[in-house]
Amino acid sequence: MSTAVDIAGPSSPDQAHSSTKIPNEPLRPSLKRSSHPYSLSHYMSTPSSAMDVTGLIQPSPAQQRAAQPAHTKPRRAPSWPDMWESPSGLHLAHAAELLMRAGLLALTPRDGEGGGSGPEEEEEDSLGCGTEFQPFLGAWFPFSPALFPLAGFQMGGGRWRNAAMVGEGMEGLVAEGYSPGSLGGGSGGRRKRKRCGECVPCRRQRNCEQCSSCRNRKRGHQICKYRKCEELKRKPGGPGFETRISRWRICSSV
DNA sequence: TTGAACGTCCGA
DNA sequence: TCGGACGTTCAA
Repeated sequence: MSTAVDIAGPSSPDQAHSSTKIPNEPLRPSLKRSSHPYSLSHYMSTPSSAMDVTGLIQPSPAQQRAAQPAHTKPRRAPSWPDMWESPSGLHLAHAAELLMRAGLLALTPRDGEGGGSGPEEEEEDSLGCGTEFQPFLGAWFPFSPALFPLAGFQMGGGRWRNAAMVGEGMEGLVAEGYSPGSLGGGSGGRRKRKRCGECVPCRRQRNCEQCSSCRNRKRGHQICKYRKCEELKRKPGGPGFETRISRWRICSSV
């Protein structure tokens, strides 16, 4: 039995296909996938509505055994079954939303406990430049950190932050693939955004070879539809883009 | 230089 | 509104 799950399109057409030109490796080393005990078919056959949030928080004994061998120290979160194989990743987004609603993911204001990467992060004002969340899940958190971009969270200053709140700031803009330089109005030229590398499509390692983008790669110049970064799918700039830039400038000038 | 892929235009 | 085509940018 193989623990490696092939990240493919909904019909998994590439079980026997793989691009010889397009690198199959994730964009970042941190994206290397950890082994997990579940297969793609497991998640494909598991409706979202059946996903019990409490089960996510407190895996069943069988899940714990599968994810945490007895001889290993419970150093970090058990490897929660990798639901990234879901074509849409809605399991994770749904679960995260449920957690938010249940209060298991709480938005907590900064209390100056430190941990920030720099003095500017200690600053906080009415613009909400420094709000962050912390999970109330005890010693470990059952989600892969890669979940958070799906659920609207973004990494900033070594912490995951809620995009709805810090999306007003630089973190959100950078998370969308914009470089600080391109935001500063310096070059002013068209800049290509980069894949986030953490969303479900980005984590796919193979092209489906069946979508229009794959079929028309030579002429279409497009990445496989199932590998298209969720961030890049969003409209460049998006709603409130200018406001976010101006707010970031205010924050960064404090 | 080449290939991958984002941004944009335009037709259906 | 969506998808295809192409120009362009970027990295190897």
